[in-house]
This record gives sequence, structure tokens and C-alpha cells, in this order.
Amino acid sequence: MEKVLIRQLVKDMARYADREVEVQGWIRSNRDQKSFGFLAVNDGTHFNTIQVVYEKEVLSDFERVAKLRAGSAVTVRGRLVLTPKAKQPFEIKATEVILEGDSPEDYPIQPKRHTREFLREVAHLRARTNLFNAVFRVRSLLGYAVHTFFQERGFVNVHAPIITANDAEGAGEMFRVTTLDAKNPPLTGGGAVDFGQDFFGRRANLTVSGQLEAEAFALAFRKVYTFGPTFRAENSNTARHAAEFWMIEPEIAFADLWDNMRLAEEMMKYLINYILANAPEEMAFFDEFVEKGVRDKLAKIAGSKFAHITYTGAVELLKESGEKFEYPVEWGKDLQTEHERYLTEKVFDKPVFVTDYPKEIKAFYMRLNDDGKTVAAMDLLVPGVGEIIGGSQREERMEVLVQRMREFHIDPRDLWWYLDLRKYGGVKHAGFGLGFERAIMYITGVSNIRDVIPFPRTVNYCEF
RNA sequence: UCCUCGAUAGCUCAACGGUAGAGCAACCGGCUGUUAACCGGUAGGUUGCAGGUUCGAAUCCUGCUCGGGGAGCCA
Repeated sequence: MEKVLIRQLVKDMARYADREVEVQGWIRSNRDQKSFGFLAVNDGTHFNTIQVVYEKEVLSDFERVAKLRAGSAVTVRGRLVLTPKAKQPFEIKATEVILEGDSPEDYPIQPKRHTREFLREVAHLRARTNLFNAVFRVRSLLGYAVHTFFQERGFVNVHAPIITANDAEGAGEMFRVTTLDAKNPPLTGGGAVDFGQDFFGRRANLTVSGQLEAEAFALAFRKVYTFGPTFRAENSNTARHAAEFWMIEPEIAFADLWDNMRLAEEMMKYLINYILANAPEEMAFFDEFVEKGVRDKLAKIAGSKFAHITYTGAVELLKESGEKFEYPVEWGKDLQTEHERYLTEKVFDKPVFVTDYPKEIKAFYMRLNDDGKTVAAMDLLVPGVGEIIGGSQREERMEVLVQRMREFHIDPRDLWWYLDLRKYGGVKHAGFGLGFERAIMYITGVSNIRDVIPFPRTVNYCEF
């Protein structure tokens, strides 16, 4: 008797035909009749379940098997039979069904449709559903694809620090990391909390971005990327924001904004093609039950050229569109979500890079353009999700960078090491950040970020 | 944080001022190939919490808590 995984059976069913096999998994459903019944068993190795046929005249404990409930863990032994005429390609004629772990009748995952909201409340069990099984397998595959893409192109993976003392970056509200007694912190003479007595001897936070550290390594390895957790303590309550998420941040030296965009486009297409090729069952499921036509959408994008438009061009285009927007379009103001959606969904109907934003609405480290008014920034907008990538060419000129920091009220002494990168062998360089979860959302069609993170952390929510 | 909608059986919903119901799940039974199985039956409720109006509140009003959608911030 050979112990087999459903994935093996799917890949090589002919080899197992009419052989005795043993599978182990969890019952999704049990349909019993007078003298026979059917179990749908999922063993976690494949999206599909395997159908187990059990018969009264074969099993001495038929009545007991007929009562097994959804959620129970079982070992099944029997003969693998090919069933070319049936809905499923093969099934097991059971000779033995052993209950490994019972599941009482209050098991929350019923063989019926559940809302995503309900399943979030049972996040420890939701991976056993079709939807979340598919989502989290795609998440795993996508992470692998990210590493493969960069490693194959000679990028070095940098583990940027998760705890940081860079509080000058301004990418968002930060979570403080401390070992001080919250009730009774040490105070300075002036009555303020004395962080000098904290664990690190100074204020420390969870990272909001590994970019600054990635820049340091890009100026040593030329091509690097980070891929790790990121934390934002923003009070944002949307389907696209979480307090803990993962970000991919490549950084390339001797490169400008156009090199940066070429890399971003190549990466997005690689990731899409990888998932289409390696998660066919999952993508078929998303296509049918989550977002109709998602596979065609992705295939089309992987084969198309991404659009490009400057911020100034986008503002003109939006103004001349005749479209009524809730918020007016005005040069110097950031594009609203409705503007971005109009551009990527109505005007271009595909991913679009928007470049060269006014310097006032972008970060201090973005390279100042020759017009003195805009910076070499780029956002990649995609239909349905909105901004999925944000990046820029970095300011490599010491004087300009220091001036920009002053404009943003950042003390250059706080980022002395970042300035050193310009002082010693600084070169033009560029990079971007891809929200890992937003990429998953875009590829699967799942519209809430809480449903693509195993155990999501959001404002007022840290269960599990 | 703002706008908006909502919270009723385990789940999804109905009842909209007058005895709280259905489908699915569960449980019991039927059915010789089911696959969202089907058919019959049983059980299941402090209507989110706290107040108020009323002869009478799931229903109307106020506050709170939690959730969905949208916005801001961003990835």
C-alpha cells in the first residue's frame, strides 16, 4: 500500500490506476445513501478534492463512515479507479476509512457558500475552503516567483532591518518598539519620556520601508531587492490597507527612471505569467467565482505594452475629458482615487505609469527634474486595484538632497549615513516598492486585503 | 478620522408597530453513482449592548459596540 498525495495522483494518474493507495486528508463533504456513499477529501496538496466511494458490502463499519462529518481528518485506503466519464478524473474505492480526528457538529465551515466577513472570524479554519486554499497557494507561489525573477537576473536579496531608528522618512505613522514601562516610563529633567533609557538608547520603530537601506546595498551590489514585512500605524480603514503587509523593493544603481519602469513592467509580466502557468486550478476558480474573465485580463496585460503618461499630461487629459469628478483636477494636487481609476480603467484600460509629479507632493529623496518643479517619480496604476507600485529615481546630488531635506523639515544629521552614500561613490540610481498583497489582489481578483493575508492585522484587529 | 449602509437561528436572509419565519448546516429517517445530491421529519431565538417612546417594539427615537461599502493616507 503506497501513501500518496493528491497532487501526485493528479500529475500521474495512469501510474496509480487500479493500484492500492492510501491518502490522508480532511473531509469536505459526505453524501451517504442506503448502501454506499461518497466522501470529498482534500489533503492540502492540491486544490481539488478526491472522491472516495465507500460501500456497505465492502466496509464492516459502513454506518460509522456514513456519519463522518465535514472537517474530520481521515486516512483512506483503497483502489484508485480512473473514471473518464465522470465529473472527476479518478476516485478511490475504499477498503478502509480510519477516523484520525473527529470534527464535532458545530464545525463552522459548512459545505455551502459563506461570506468573506464570516470566514475572517474563523481565519484559523478558512484555509480549508476552496477560496482561501486557492488564495494562499497563489500567495506562496507568488513569493517564490518574486525571488526567482530577481535571482535569475542577478539581484542580491537584502534583508533590511525590521526595527529601525529612522524616524525621518515620513512614509507614514510608525509603531514604536520599546521595553519601557508604559505606566511608569523614565523621564528627563524636562518631564519628557527619556528614550535614552530605552532598549536601544533611543527611539525605535518598526520599519515602514526598507528602501533607504536597500539604496546602501545597491551602491555595493548594483542590483538588489528587499522582500519583507512592513508596518504602518495609519488609522486607515479600507479594503486596500493593513497595518502589517509585505513589500518588495528593488533598487538598481547606474539606472534612471526609465530603467526603473522597464524593470517594473518586466517584473509584473513575469509574476502574472508565472501564476497563470503554475496555478491553473486556482486561476480557473478565481475566473469562475471571484472575478469573471480575470485570466483573460492577465493574459492581455502580460502581452501588452504598459502605458506612460506624465502627471502634467494626466492632469490635462482629465481636465479635457469632460468627465464629472467629485474632486476637481488641479495641477499641484495629488490625483484622487477617482482620477486614477478613470485613467487606468477608462482611458487606457491597462496598467499605466504616471510620472514626474510635482515635488511638493512626493518624498524628499526623489530626484528633482531640470524644470525645478517636478521629481522623477513613477506610480503604476492598474485597473481595479489602483496604485500597485510607487517608485522614483533617487536624488544623487548631495547639495540638492540636503536642500530637499530642509524643505521637508528633516534634519540631515538624522540621515548622515544616507548622505554618505552620495559622498562616497554616489551614482544615479532608482527603485520602487511593490505591495505584495496588492499584487495578489490584482492577480486573484480578491478585492479585500484582509482576504489575501493569512491572519490580517488592521486597526482595532489583532486576533489569532 | 469622515460619509453611508447594516447587525434577527450555527450560516445567508425575511418579517418594518400587533403570536419571530424560510433556505442551507445539524440531528433522525428514506433513496443503488452522488458531486452546491435529492425527498420526508425533528430540534434550534434574551432579534448586537444600554436606555427611551408606546396598551404593545425585531420594527420608532438616543447613545454605545462591531461589521460592510465609499473617501482620506498609501503599498
